[in-house]
Amino acid sequence: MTTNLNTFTGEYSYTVDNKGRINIPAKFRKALSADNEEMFVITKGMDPCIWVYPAIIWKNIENNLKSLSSLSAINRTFIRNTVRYASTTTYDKQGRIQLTSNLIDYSHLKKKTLIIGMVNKIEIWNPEKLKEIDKKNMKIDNNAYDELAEKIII
Amino acid sequence: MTTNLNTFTGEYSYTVDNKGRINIPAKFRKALSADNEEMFVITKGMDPCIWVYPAIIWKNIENNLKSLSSLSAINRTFIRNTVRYASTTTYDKQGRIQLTSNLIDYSHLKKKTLIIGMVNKIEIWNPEKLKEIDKKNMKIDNNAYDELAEKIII
DNA sequence: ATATATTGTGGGTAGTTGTGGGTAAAAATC
DNA sequence: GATTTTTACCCACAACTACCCACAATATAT
Repeated sequence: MTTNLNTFTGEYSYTVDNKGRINIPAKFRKALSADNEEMFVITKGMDPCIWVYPAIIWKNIENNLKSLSSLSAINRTFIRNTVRYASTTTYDKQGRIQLTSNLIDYSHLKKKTLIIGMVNKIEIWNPEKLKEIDKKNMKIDNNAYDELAEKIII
Repeated sequence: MTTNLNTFTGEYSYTVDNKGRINIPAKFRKALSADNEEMFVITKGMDPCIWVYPAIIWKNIENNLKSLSSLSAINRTFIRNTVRYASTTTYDKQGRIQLTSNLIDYSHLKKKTLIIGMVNKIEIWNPEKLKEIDKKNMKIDNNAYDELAEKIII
């Protein structure tokens, strides 16, 4: 094994079956470190797609959330919005995870999907939707990229 | 068992029956650690919803409250509003807990409800009410919210 | 090129889960 | 003390889910 654990790259075409299951690419499953115990956490992405985290990465997020006091209304709202659509799933013998209808609706998933490695998480897209968003983002401010350039060397 | 104990995530639709009982999602019951002895504490949330704590987590809160000085008006208010309506319940063979009419009134629960995992506790909502609150929260202090997001979301 | 193993997709079945309701014990009211 | 109301516990059933197997397509090895 050579690649970094819990690190995902590349793009794959997969299908959602009529039970709402989707296969996680074998490469991604192999990239999961053992302490995840074959578990992912799926949740709502910031774009109209599904985010898939390795369980232990998500656990960090949960622990951070636990440190927020519920006395503050902003904290409550933030926790609710973050956690509301999250659920832990194990993949079955065939390597598939079960999606929730909430998330399928939110990301407008039909049969054909695109699974994209996003370094520390995975995104599941309706290809049409992604094309839309891409088009919108072409108009992105170049200044924003310049700002990024100062932080990241590629 | 693999997932974090006493940790709850996700959103589920459930119904309150005409005896005031509501099912706790199987996932949540399984997340309860054994030392809770199948007990939850239900109480008034700070939003118009019901808060459900694992019994041992609630015990911690009680202990923390003991250490709070009653000099502060906020402390007094919080203690009064939260503790006052708290009651311990065990779930029955079907996994349901019995709600009190006080709490049902307070949270405007009708038949259809939304149960939301909030990491270390559970919220029970009237879906309409939640929508209202969500709308109100759109006007929330965005800077504070974004700050949280940057700190916590990966 | 052929054989073998792995991976992706579909579907059936048994067990679990959510919901409604019944009955007996306990509590409250008269 | 008798009657009504409430609570706790039990059973029943429909809907759903997790688990299993099958097979085709792809990749790997011989």
